[in-house]
Amino acid sequence: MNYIILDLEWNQGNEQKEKQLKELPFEIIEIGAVKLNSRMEICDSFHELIRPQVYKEMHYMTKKLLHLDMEELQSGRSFLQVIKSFLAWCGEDYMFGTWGPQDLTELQRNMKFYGMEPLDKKPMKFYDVQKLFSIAFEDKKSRRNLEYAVDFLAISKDIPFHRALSDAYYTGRVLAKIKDPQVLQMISFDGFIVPHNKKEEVHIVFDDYAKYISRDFADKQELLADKEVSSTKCYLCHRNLKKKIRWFTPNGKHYYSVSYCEKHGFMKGKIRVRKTEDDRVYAVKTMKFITEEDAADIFKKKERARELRRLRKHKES
DNA sequence: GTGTTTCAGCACCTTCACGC
DNA sequence: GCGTGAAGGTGCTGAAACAC
Repeated sequence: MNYIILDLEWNQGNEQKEKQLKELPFEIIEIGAVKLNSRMEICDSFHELIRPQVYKEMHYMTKKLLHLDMEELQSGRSFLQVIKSFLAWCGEDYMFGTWGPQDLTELQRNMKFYGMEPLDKKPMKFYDVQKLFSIAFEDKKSRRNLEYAVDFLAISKDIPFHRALSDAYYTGRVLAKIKDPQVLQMISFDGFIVPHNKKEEVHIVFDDYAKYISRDFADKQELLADKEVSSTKCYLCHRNLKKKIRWFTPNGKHYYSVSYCEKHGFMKGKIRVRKTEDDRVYAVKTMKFITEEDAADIFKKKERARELRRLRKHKES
């Protein structure tokens, strides 16, 4: 399998002059990509400018960041022509990789705007190299900019940043430096396309955690009432587990639980409630084995949330 | 049954650090 | 300036629990 490491540059409306379109807040103006073979060696590249059809002026922030002007973009082909060439260049057997989580969402939003078929009917797998860099070399949580990662890995900076092809090239070089197979199995899923039925839902088990992406629901109440969403099944022995701490939320967005498996120990559940493009909701649930101390911390978190609510109530009265 | 208290759920906001 | 995601804070509302 090949890896298509992609970077997009986009433009947006200048508030005073051009109103931002809700269906297309960002218009892609440049696409750059490198192809990595199965040994993570760069073997090909793709680069094209795209002639803007929606936003005719460059947003001042974009102008400041990218070294591109509108005149130069007029030499590019239309989005439809470029994307068709790009997808043909990608070939058959590949997986995308990007720096950060946004590029594939914007690519698919632009494709939808121009009436193209989505890249996939379910959430698309990809490498979020920014996340993998953090898992491989840092604290697993922080999000660094691309230049920091390039400096950290002592990759030579022979071309300027903030152009699609150069950023794709550097992202590919960073990915190639990640050798740990445990890190490389940590794939991400793009959230632009959400499963619409049980068959399309995503269930994936990694070495130390399991991930589930639900189908979409009309609202949060319906989502949380679903048995699959609220279940706490051991992903190793597939038994339904009794909850030690029932689902609770400190903020209405994330829900936590702790269950206990007699064979494998304490398991933390986390549900993130996310909105779809059409204002429905879906869940991203992760289950992970934790220590007894971690379980005690989650219990404290629940108690703290309760205490905060109590204090606020007292303050009011 | 009624009034009060407690708690959970939720929307909205802020902050931080990225992306263009 | 607008987008993303994560995490956490604030204030409102309504249900549940409780006392009477």
